[in-house]
Amino acid sequence: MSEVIPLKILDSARCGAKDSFCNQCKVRKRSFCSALDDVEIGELSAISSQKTYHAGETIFEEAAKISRFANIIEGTVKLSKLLPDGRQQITGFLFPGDFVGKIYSENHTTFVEAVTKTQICTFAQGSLENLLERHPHLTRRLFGLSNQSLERAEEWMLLLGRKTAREKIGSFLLLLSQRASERGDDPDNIHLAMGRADIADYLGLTIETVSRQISKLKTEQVIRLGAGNIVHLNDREALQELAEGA
Amino acid sequence: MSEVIPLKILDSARCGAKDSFCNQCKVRKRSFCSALDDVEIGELSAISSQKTYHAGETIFEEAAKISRFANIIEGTVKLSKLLPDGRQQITGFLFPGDFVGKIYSENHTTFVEAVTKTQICTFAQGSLENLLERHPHLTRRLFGLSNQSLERAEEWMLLLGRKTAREKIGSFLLLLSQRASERGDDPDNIHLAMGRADIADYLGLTIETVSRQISKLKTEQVIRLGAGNIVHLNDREALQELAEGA
DNA sequence: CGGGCTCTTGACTCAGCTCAAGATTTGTGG
DNA sequence: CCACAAATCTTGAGCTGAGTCAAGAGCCCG
Repeated sequence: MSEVIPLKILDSARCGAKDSFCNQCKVRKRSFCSALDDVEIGELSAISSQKTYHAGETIFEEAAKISRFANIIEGTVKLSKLLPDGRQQITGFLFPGDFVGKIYSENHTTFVEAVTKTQICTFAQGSLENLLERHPHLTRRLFGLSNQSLERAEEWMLLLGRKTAREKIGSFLLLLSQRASERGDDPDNIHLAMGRADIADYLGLTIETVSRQISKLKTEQVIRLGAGNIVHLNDREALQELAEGA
Repeated sequence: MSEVIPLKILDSARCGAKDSFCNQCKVRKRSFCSALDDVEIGELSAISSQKTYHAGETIFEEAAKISRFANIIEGTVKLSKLLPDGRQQITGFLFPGDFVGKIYSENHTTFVEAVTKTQICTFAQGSLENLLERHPHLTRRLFGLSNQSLERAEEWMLLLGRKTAREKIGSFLLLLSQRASERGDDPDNIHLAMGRADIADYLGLTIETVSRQISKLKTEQVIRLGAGNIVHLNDREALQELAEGA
């Protein structure tokens, strides 16, 4: 979180300028914006604005009317759904470069909340959808991302409905590792930005079960816990087998 | 299933003709094709062809390269994912009017299998994606359907991760009822096209638990089981409360 | 009308939950 | 930099909802 660009600098770099903020954005190459070239990106810059949230702050309310989309620049975000009595299911975690929102939809369908201090780049719904009309390849890119979200959701349904607690923890660690590697981070020393409660709500478990399973993997030397919520994956092979019930 | 149009008639009505098959298609108004007017639909007709599958037949293999998309005309279809040891999770059921396939994706991500005798209308990937370039409103429609799938997946993650067996069965019956009503069928007398095993694999339960919970609802007079796998919803209110844990 | 399904029901087991302490980490003010 | 309160995490003991195993009841369909 120490690398979050202070808001002041962001504000002075507000988009719309020829020399757009986007061109020096640290997630430019990884996010949906990479579908636009250096000239086209100016149009996106022109309709974007940045915002920072503290850990725990709500970014979008569940069922709220969609008015803006967002791109995560820095931080970790969770998407969740609630039952009337307070039971929670986290449907996904988002990381830098990830897109938030459903194109051509009326309403949000999940809570969107900052897990850590988070910096996002937002676009008004109309402006972005208007931009899509003129750039079919951008539409295709966002359609692709939407499909990717669906694939991840399907994979998670398999986990929630059919995997054991041990398999769930294994799968979770591998997912974080894979996503870290996509971002260019070290896949063997992963940072757990979220607490046990969020992990439990993501895996359909209780915090006690999460804690016990992690302790067990530690005892078995499959993982090692370091300072600053770092998990070292000692034995990726073992983790992979365990995640699918071998 | 008695209303399935015999293949012979279908073949003679093959699309491409001015007076397209689509214009007399029984799911025309409900499926993605409704985004096209009576002239435009001719283009879709020209690239479509029909096919029938028997119960249990595979329509698309998991992880297979996408070469065709499909629209369900008649029957019930299941989407599922498997673990190496055979555990199965059904990620969704599809009904007449539903679209199958991920636009702008490389591969399928689930098995697609006929639950009952099923009739589909298929389109070659390239042809349909080509059509999308010329009809942005069709793209928007399919994007909307993709979002709807994602919303349903999120809802199901909440069910799989956080609901009790009783709540799961209640939610399942209400889902079938809602989908039946969208199709213009009676929402209070729903047809269970799938067996207990498929219900169990959809809800993350065992067949015994599914059977016990259904029996319990029957004893409590919330539902009544009729001939031909019909479930009568006697008390929709009770079902609704029970589905969310009231 | 009989063989092979699927579905139901019962008895028992167990993975993961609940409840309850402690231990560790984090944040805060002096 | 330390003390100490609050929050989070770990661990233990016992419980329970759903799973497993097993037997019997319906119900197609030839």
